[in-house]
Amino acid sequence: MRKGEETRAKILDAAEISVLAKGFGGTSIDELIAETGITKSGFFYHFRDKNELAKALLERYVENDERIYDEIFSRARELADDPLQAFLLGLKLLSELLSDLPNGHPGCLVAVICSHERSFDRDIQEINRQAALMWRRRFGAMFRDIMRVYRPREPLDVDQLADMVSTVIEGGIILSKALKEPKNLPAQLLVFRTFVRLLFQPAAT
Amino acid sequence: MRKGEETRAKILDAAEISVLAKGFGGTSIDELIAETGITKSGFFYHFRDKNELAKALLERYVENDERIYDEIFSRARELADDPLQAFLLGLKLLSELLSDLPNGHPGCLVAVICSHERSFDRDIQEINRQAALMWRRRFGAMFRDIMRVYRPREPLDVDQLADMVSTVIEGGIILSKALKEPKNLPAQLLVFRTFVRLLFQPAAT
DNA sequence: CGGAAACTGTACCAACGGTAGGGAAACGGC
DNA sequence: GCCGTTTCCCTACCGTTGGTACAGTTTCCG
Repeated sequence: MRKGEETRAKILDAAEISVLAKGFGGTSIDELIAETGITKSGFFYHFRDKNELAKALLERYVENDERIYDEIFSRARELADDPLQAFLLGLKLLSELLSDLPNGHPGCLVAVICSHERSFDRDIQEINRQAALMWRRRFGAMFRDIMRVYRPREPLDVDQLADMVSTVIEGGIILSKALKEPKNLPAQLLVFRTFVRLLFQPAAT
Repeated sequence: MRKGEETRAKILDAAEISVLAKGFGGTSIDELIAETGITKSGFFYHFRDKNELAKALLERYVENDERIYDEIFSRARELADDPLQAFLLGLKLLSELLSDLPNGHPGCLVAVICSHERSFDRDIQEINRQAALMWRRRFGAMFRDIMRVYRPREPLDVDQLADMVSTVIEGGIILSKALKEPKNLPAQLLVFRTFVRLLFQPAAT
């Protein structure tokens, strides 16, 4: 059972790289088995079909994504007592992390699935939906914490504000890729950070 | 030459719908010729290969996109003298337009191309880049106009601010699709609108 | 009426997703 | 050390798809 998971992981690794670069249709099973050093039968032993591969890929991706957010924002929470400062710091840490990726963000699987909508079954689309909802809950909780201390200058729906974090990240990934400017994504995050600061901090200067 | 363009347009229409729903890999030529009522030879008479189809599709999409932005923001400009008010109105008009789409935004081809990056040649990626740069120029010009009248409360790079419009739209499209909440995109646009208002308007009650 | 444009028809090819089934190492538990 | 399960490999096959080649035909327009 140990060896099997190892091979499975190797397939998923190769698949993730290829899917993020070429989309699902552009990723061939032959290519994956060549990369992994496995046979076709071996591949279909692990995954019934391409749809199952996609599902496993997305599940792993989302878990990893959550882990990264957990780390960054719990770290930020440790460093700053104030919820607003913690959130702003978290955004900065995230921006820096994204800035350090030499080739820019490799792409978001959730977005890839969205742009292939009708190619996948409901299972996968539901995982995707749950991922977006988890983002909403995560950032929504942070904004609620902030609002217990600060009063927004403009009344904004918390969920919509929370969604804005995901929106900026997903949109930033796309724009970075379209423009071929990897630094665009971290920059956009910092612009959003400025907006959030502006929204909650009382007038200064 | 008239009839040819008509057929070409029919192919592109069918292709656009399919590509936005299933991605490029998920769109088969057989499917397109069935929809169009044409033969395979007929298809390849119009497009050398799938890559050329993608190119024509993207070019048409970007042109149409530009036209819509032209209409909305020139209309907004007519209705409001002030550049800030014109921009805010434009965002609202755009949000309403997106809100009126019964099934939500069908998806952005620029984003689809980005998530298929390595599947296309440099031509297409360059068109994509130019499209994003045109957005930057368009909204950048608006923000420059605004800044001639208003002083932003926080110093922000104009290009990054301009990119934020595209970021929110692209990200909003993805989130709307992932969440299966078509109203999310127009809502996100309005959140961004609030941020812009907050950024430029002097403190009020 | 003629020539170009806009196709159709047929035949073919390689790559790909997927299926079927028979085997064979490798590992773990007893 | 034996046994069964897991984890694969091998071979052969199928339908679909993107794409090629090319000859023939219809349609349009000047």
